[in-house]
Amino acid sequence: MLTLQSESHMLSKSCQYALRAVVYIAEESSTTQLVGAQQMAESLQIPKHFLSKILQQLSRNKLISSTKGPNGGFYLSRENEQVTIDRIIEVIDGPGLFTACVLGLPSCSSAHPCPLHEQAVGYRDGLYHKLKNLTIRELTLVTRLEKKESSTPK
Amino acid sequence: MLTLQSESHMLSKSCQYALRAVVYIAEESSTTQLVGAQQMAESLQIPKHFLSKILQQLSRNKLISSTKGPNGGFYLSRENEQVTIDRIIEVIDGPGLFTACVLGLPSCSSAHPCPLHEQAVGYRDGLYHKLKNLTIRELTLVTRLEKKESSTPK
DNA sequence: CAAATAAAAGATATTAAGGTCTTCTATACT
DNA sequence: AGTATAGAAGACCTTAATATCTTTTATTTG
Ligand code: FES
Ligand code: FES
Repeated sequence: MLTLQSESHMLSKSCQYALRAVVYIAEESSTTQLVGAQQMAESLQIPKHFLSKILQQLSRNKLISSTKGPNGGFYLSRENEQVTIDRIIEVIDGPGLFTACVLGLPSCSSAHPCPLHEQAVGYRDGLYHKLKNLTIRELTLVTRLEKKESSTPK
Repeated sequence: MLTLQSESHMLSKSCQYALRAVVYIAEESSTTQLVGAQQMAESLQIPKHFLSKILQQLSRNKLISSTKGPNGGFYLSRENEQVTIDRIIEVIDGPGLFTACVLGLPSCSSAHPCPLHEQAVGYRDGLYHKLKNLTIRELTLVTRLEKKESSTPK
């Protein structure tokens, strides 16, 4: 039998894990208390070794920071906190998600638009613009705000 | 070595092919002149047998029509022309693209939003509503209009 | 310096997406 | 009816994404 039901998502699983991990680091770590891959994997329900590789990728690209040895782990430096979300997507899923044609045509421009160009581009560019101006730090602030709002006292 | 650069696109390749094929059928076929999978594969630069499977999937789901035998091929019935784009995406890539959380969390709702929910949902839903109200016929009309506009006489 | 710890690195395995090939079946035309 | 045509169906293969496991390296602490 043939499946052909790809259950495609906008971001790869690696990228989803990366974003969730970065948010976790931002929330749970500080300069004094680092957060380990082990703990992170358990809390976020992500395969440990797979997560490790993703974290290494982010670390190599200076989007997060890490130290080895006992009490080692991952954390965000001042610079890391200013990293924007689009950078994380770019490093893990590659560029192209926000520039490639949705129909996979070799180029995407309003000069040579595919039938879906007009419909898609607004969505794509809008989100891209937001993510390009959204830092890791800001993202966690938003989250905390939302949590506060949702815990409405009766 | 490890790649970890997934080049993720919003739609699967199968789905991109499906959409391009449907547009092609809408433009090139009529009730008198059907369009064959062979010809379509060559024109659109899509692997023939792979395209066939996709067309069969669409045909089984009544999104396009076909007849076998000599001078057979694919075409759009009156009903097919009223099929909306979101249906094609749904049949090939499954539901979920427009309902699932971008970070892959088990549910997506404003009651339990992920950190990116607010950013993502507006655009996602916006595109979804457009595609839900965009028929195959309308899509080709838009394309023809764009072509006319771009061929500006000097 | 020795032991313990935790990330880095990379080899290997599994699964799903993407792609190819062969056989079968319906239709048209002579 | 017989043959050619073109889609339908399904087996099979390849590649890339995802996941696991093992070894190495850096760092802390006693
Ligand atoms: S050309 Fe297809 S989305 Fe721009
Ligand atoms: S909860 Fe993540 S996008 Fe809605």
